[in-house]
Amino acid sequence: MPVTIKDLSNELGISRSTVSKALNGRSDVSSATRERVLRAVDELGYQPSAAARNLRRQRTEKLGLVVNYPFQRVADFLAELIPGMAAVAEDAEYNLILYTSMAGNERRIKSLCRSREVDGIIVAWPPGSKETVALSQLMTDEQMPHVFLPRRVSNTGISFVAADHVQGARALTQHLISLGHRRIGFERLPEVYETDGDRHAGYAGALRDADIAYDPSLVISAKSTDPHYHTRSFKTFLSHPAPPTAILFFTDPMAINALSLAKELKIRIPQDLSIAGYDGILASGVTEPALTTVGQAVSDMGRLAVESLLQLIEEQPRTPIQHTLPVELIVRGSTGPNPKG
Amino acid sequence: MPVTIKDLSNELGISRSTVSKALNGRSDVSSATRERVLRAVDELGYQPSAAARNLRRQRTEKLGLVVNYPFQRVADFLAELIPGMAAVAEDAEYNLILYTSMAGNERRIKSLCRSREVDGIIVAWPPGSKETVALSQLMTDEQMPHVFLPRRVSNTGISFVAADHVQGARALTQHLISLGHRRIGFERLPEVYETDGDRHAGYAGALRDADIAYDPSLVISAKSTDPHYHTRSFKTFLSHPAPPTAILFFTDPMAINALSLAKELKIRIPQDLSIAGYDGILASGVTEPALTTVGQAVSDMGRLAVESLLQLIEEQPRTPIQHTLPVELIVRGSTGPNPKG
DNA sequence: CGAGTTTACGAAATCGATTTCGAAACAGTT
DNA sequence: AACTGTTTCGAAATCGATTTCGTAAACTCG
Repeated sequence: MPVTIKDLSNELGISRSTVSKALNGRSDVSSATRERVLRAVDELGYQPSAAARNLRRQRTEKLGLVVNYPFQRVADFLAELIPGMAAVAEDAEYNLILYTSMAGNERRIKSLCRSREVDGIIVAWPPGSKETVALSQLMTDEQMPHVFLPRRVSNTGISFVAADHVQGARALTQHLISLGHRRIGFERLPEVYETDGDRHAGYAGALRDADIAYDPSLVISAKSTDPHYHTRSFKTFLSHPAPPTAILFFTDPMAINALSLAKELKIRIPQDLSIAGYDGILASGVTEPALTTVGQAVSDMGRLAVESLLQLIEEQPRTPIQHTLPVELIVRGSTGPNPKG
Repeated sequence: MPVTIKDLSNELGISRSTVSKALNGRSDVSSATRERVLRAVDELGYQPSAAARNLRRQRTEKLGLVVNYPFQRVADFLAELIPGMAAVAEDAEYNLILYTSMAGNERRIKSLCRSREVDGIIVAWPPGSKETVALSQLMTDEQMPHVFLPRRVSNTGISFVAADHVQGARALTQHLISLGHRRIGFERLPEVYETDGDRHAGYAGALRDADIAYDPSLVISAKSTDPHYHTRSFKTFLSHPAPPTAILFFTDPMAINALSLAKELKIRIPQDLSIAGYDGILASGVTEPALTTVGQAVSDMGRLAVESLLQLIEEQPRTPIQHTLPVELIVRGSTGPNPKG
């Protein structure tokens, strides 16, 4: 069994209180004893028990990362997200604990809060806005600091870090317009996320700015993220009486799916049709042609989320911390001039 | 502040001991009181304090995932690894704690062991074999159960989960041989890892089986993982007096780098030259052409590592747990028949 | 009915640290 | 010498659970 503070105190003939104080930099310890203690710590290899310390201090210096979504689906993002998060946390002497099996389970989140095994929680990819609000309320009731990622929830006191998708979708649409496209298709997702509304607003806004009429028949809502639906939507676009010359997909995987469908159908990208994705996942850079997309600074979002959470924990501000990060238009080979323009 | 066991005991007029026993399924509690306790737990929303429980039980039901390597470099793997690991752990009521900033720092690992904040440790991507042995010894001294991943360390009492790279490299080389290639280049890495020796052994073994003389000039050792080196190695291969008709790269990123160099140099893959990678990272499937490679069941390795660690923790077997998983040859477009054959 | 056994519970110790508070030792002041 | 103030230390309480052990009450059964 490991060396305890009692062993130290016995060894030195000094009380446990004094040893503890010496190690925690208290002022009521003479520098002579402090040095003796430090030397003994080195010799005996003493390391305080995390459990005992947590119990007494009522904090654990651990942050919970709750992935409230099938992990596999967001694995790409997490691979970018986690290193930054862990680095920031560890710089502040915190660690990350992963919770991946509590999607949609409020009871488990409540237990997590009450067990006090973490000092704060980052909820990644919560389902819809409604659920997000409920989750936030729950954690607030339990006095558990928390940050949502990457979800914007407007008009609430909820802390979050998200990307500015209005701007992103607008920039992407403007890019297509500047290439001469006038009929631009958009496959969106069900409107449970604010994200969907935001991106749609950016798309519509760019059209409006360019005095292009908004054509509802060019906007298709996918019922789910199942690739099957995207394939159908893509074919719907193609069989449109006045088909779009460019299509903007809500996420990169959807666009990549379209790329391979196009290859099968002998549609040349971007000569015959421009295709753009959204999110800037790694795979988007290595397709043929590489995908024009909008890159989120995922790593930055992770860092910022942890910084925000630490601030909530340590400074207990009265107002929520909300960050909306700019996104970056990444122009690559899958978009080109309008063939009919 | 949260509800404690004392609140419960006061509320019910029952001693704390009895409450605790009721909740932990002890037999010396009448079913009547047990039910009263359970009802009160529901009403008051009691959840035991993790810290108090950890202190008393001397275990935390947390597993440490120490990534002993620049996280960014292995992010791809981790994205596949972590979900499986977390799922298995959480099924057993354990959670994963991430430690990403202790590469090469033995002192921090020692502290982690002594603080007892985890019940076991998975060390991912430890540096060389020598360091692996030292790390293992250190943790053994601290009586900390541990598993290495994905590293084979032969002839030791070290527990690990790894892939069978001898078989993988052999299968890959055989594939090239069956396509008629006789001059097969191989860019390997410095020999600090057993992995390198294994893959090289597989490569050499396949040649021997096919009665092809081993030509040392076709084997280049990269000094580091810096892309700069690979570019140079690639050009060395090309300017060889009798250049290889197929090249086997130690990792997918190296092969992908070669793919884009080939494109610049107007070398057609696979018509002019076959290229193969190793590891089966996601990006290898979406290059143009897609990369022939060897896929590791990364997710399975993660699961197995956690299962092994849990077994070490809970059953304390006297012999180490060692798993060497088969790998899978993934034939795609980057390899083709020998143009000169 | 009484001795022995079982059942159900609680008092107290324990895990290993931190923190509060009181007191001893010492220095400085008048 | 008496008083005040500062250092330095330790005894004991505390955090919130679990576990050991002792015991009263209830039960068994010849």
